[in-house]
Amino acid sequence: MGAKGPTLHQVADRAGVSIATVSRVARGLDHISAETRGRVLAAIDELNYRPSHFGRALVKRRHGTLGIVFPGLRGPYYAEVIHGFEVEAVAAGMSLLILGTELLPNADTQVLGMADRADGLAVMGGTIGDDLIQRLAARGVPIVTMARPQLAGIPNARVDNYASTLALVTHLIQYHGYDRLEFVGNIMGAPDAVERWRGFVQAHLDAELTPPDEPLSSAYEQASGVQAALRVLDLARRPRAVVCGNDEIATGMLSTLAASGVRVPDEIAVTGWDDGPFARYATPPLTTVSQPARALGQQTARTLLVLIERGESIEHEVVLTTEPIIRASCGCPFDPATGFTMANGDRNPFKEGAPIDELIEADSTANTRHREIALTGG
Amino acid sequence: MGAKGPTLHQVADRAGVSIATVSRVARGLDHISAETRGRVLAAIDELNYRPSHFGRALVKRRHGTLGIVFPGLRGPYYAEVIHGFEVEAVAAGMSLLILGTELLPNADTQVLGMADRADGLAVMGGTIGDDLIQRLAARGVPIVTMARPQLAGIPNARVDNYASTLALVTHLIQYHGYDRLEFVGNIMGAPDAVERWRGFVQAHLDAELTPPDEPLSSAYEQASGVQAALRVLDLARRPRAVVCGNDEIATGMLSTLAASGVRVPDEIAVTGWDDGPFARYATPPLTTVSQPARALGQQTARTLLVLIERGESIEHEVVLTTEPIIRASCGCPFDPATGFTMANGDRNPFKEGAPIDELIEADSTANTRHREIALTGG
DNA sequence: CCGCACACTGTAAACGTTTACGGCGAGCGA
DNA sequence: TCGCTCGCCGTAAACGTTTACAGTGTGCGG
Repeated sequence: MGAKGPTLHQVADRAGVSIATVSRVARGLDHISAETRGRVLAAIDELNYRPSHFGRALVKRRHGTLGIVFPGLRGPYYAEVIHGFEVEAVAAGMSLLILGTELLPNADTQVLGMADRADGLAVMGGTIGDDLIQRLAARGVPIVTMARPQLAGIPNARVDNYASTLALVTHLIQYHGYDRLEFVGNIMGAPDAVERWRGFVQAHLDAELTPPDEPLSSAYEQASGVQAALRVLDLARRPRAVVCGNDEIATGMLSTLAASGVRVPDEIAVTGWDDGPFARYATPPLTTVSQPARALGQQTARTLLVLIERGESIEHEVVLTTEPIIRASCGCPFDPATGFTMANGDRNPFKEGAPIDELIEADSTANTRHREIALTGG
Repeated sequence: MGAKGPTLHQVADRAGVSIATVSRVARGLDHISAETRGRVLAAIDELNYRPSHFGRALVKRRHGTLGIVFPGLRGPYYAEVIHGFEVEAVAAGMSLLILGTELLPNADTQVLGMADRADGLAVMGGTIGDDLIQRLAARGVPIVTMARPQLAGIPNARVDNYASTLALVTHLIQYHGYDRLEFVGNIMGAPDAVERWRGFVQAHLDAELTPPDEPLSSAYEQASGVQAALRVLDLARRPRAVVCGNDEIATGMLSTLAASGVRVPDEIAVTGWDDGPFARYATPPLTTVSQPARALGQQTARTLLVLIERGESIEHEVVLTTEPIIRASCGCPFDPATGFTMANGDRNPFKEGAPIDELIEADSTANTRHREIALTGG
């Protein structure tokens, strides 16, 4: 037990050759006589030799590892992003080092530590400060950011939060005629969220409505959603629709409203963001915005991979498209059996008022549907 | 960019000392004169020196890394387990190497590869074959299994699937009087699921009912839940209750039944497993079983850590308790506002028929509530 | 028969640490 | 003054690879 595995030397001794030869055979190089190769292979097999990652990494100066930094590990969104990232990483023969900074005060140290055990880093949204990111980049650590605005000189992958929120809220205002809405979510430290808020505000301006002064602040979990629902119910003037920063908030909102006897969407409409796994199965089925979380992870990994490959820093930016998924919680008629909004007539709900069925369901090929908006190689 | 950072040698040159001294200063060891230390520290700072993980790892023969292998990365359950694992890992100063074998055919190779870049491995349920696990253990790789039955000589952490399923189904049969039930889930390759099925069957036998011959096979996702629901509705004799293998299946089931005009729980009762984040907010709120997923991850990490520490193999087994969470989908009256099942009288629903409120809600301290059943240190 | 190309293999120097060991002063007791 | 201890620091040998370079032997053309 705990055997420290045989080394090149032991194999070499047993096969009666030098370590260089064993190394070559182990890596499957040419210019080895069939006979020698046989002997070495046999020795490798008998001793159960496996090349040491330590030795290899030291001389190649490569960890063979990609690092990814998240604010937290929970929630379907992060899971999906990580999954996409992981797929690309293993496809490239890299391992995945993961770090959730959660509420740890020493997050910066953790990230620093990760930086010198990975060949490159991907960092999510509002995880660590811009200064740290810049410092790492300056130190020569390949680093790419995701789910946040671009940082000068640092490759970035993100999702378009503004346009589809604008479209969604316009749908609520123009098509459904709702005139008083609330936005619930926490703007601070969540770059994605401020863009959503911006879209929310703009939709009001477009319709010559005055938006609320500020969002109803809330963390992005169900429990916070129920808190928010309680506050909404306490409002002097109840909103006609509540635009939630993500699906979890919307879910908490939905169930709390229902429990309070408020009919959704008849009295208050509710929307989410993410189109997570449960959105479709909520009651009523949740109108939300689908974002290509997995593709985001994949794009980030790919960018990081080429960044590492080149050694030099590159200018690279990817923006993936998102789209409103119209179900029932906004007030549209929706048939859960088919997954289609049931309405006839015009195809553009944002202008003329009729829901469009192309927008309805994110299918399994959703990732490929999200077009890459901008991509400037360095 | 891409600078290969300064080494001990460069710092030593600059400070006019030997590399040994720099190494000692860098690690904060004693027996260094204040003056020398100052010079070295200055040099370190000026050159922006950071010790190379490569060199360190090579001589210490330690990666400083824990590996964790999963069948997949998605779903709240896995996310929670990983999170627990990660918390313990970073607390011990270890990084987390993660691998989702998904559907990859070369999973074994991947795991092998991970084995020699981590100081120890944790592998989840039905991810890789028993033989591979044994082989790794024999090779001296610290390895612990989780969410599966114990393997001889290999530390294991799991959750009690049998008892609480038995309790839950007994509740359905004895308290609610349901006499015809179905179980939906996939037994194959999911060690946890077979235990749940076993509890399901036993509850029937205890009540002198004949259980169905086999589970309604289904993957553990919402989409599979809707498929299963469709099959349930097609059954010649509809069940009075459907026990689902996890919350996702139950969710798909719930929404599909509702969409088909079947009233839950009045016509068909539904239960889940996991008590995931959405269970409480489903319509109707889902009766399910709470398992301490995060604690499972933590326990596994801790076990792995001591296994690595000792070097020798240890005998260790942890079984965490689970508990039925009675909400409304089983037919109990439930007040979503308070989170309490509304019923009076007896405190044990499984024997006498009255729901018990202690069982009702898993709160944020849930993890600590789950007692460690067995723990035999080696 | 000589020399050269070529296929194969060995030698040794990296890669960047940690650490056992030894050297060198200074201080101090005898 | 001698010698011992002790604090400080340097030397050098690991750790397990990869790889430039040098060697060996064989075949073959001239």
